[in-house]
Amino acid sequence: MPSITRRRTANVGRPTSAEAEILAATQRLLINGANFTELGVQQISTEAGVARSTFYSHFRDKIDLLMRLATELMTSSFDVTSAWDPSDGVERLADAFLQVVKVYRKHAAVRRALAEVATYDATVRDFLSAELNQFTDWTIAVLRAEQDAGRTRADLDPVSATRMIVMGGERALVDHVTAGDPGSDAAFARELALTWWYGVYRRPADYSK
Amino acid sequence: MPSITRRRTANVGRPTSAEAEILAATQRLLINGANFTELGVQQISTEAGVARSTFYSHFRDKIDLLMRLATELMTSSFDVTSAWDPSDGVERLADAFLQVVKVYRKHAAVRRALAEVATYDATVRDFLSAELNQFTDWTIAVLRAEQDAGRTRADLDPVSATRMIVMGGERALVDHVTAGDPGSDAAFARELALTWWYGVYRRPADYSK
DNA sequence: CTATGACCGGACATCACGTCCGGAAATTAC
DNA sequence: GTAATTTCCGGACGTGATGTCCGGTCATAG
Repeated sequence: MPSITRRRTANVGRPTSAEAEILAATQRLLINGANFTELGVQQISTEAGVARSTFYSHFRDKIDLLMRLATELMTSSFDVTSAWDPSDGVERLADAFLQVVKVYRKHAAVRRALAEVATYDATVRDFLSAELNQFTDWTIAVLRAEQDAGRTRADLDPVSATRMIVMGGERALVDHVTAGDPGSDAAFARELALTWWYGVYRRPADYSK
Repeated sequence: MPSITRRRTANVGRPTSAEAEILAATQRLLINGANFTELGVQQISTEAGVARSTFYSHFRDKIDLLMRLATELMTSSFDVTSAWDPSDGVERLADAFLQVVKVYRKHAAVRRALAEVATYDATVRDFLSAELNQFTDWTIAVLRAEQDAGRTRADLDPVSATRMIVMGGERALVDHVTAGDPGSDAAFARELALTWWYGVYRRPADYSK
């Protein structure tokens, strides 16, 4: 339940010092390898050099904090990807993915926290699905269009293929920026693009056994 | 301290009634859509028709319970997949995947719980990675062998490709059995197999732009 | 009949959450 | 400079879940 007692009326200009401190402290803790679930409000407050009660005058709860963190990285990866069109070819797709990898890597800690909390919290789950659904819908549409144009096999199942592509791709991405070497970003983006391209968009016409 | 003079034959055979009751109750709750994290020991005990203290005389904590549940589904999906060899072709790969889909679907609830808890608990995470690592290691080895034999492109990056394949595949699988229609199991398995096959194993030799 | 082991039903201590206040300190208004 | 307002501190509460412990009941194996 949100506290209504302390209303912040006029802080129009800058975010409160304590609030920014808390956001930063949380990121620091996450980057240091802490996992969000077992991160206590007391810990965060201490790290931020702020009283625990102050935390609650800025955030309803930990989820609220996480969502605040999340909106800060809403540099939509969707835009960069959906700008791509099959007629651009594989290499351009790899370029687009490389950009996405960079974005993910920059916000890896918060990404990880989001994926973590999404498994048991509806709010965060909905936030993430909304983000992924953009990709899903777009991908299905593109695949259907390619099928209609006869450039993608007609017997391909757009829904299953998209599930593999979007869900699987996102997971591989998170795994890559979590465990993979930054030096291999380009190689990874390229593999991702090639797998999509030849596995889905331009799967060969003859299934010779 | 168990008595040595006394034979405990009656207990040796079947698990204690209460223990089995708890395991079953937990599965029931999970299948009904509850998520493991916000499932209380009291809830589980009540559902099992057992005292809360009895829970603790059988399980150290909730994680212990989950791990017990997990080992029951250790019908290794690895065996069925690793039996496949690239020389068997795509269709056989699709068959193997279909079996895996069925296994996942059967234990979907526990699977979901495992994926959920793995994000914040080290024990469960290690359990799952150990399972996935089998696939990862095996897949990398197979890819390298195929490259050496000249049947898979030499410029393919086995590590990145495997990340996409294994991590992505697992996620797509979980997503499919969670949200997908059982009737589309075969279609999904086939898409998965075809994407792997043409996206990775038999990616075309000419990258014409 | 007796001892044993499984289970019940509470009582505890502990801990994190979220709420609420009173007062200090800093900022803004007058 | 003083007064009013906002922000933060520090701590007290109530709540609800965890994990531990223990006395007591009951069925059963010896």
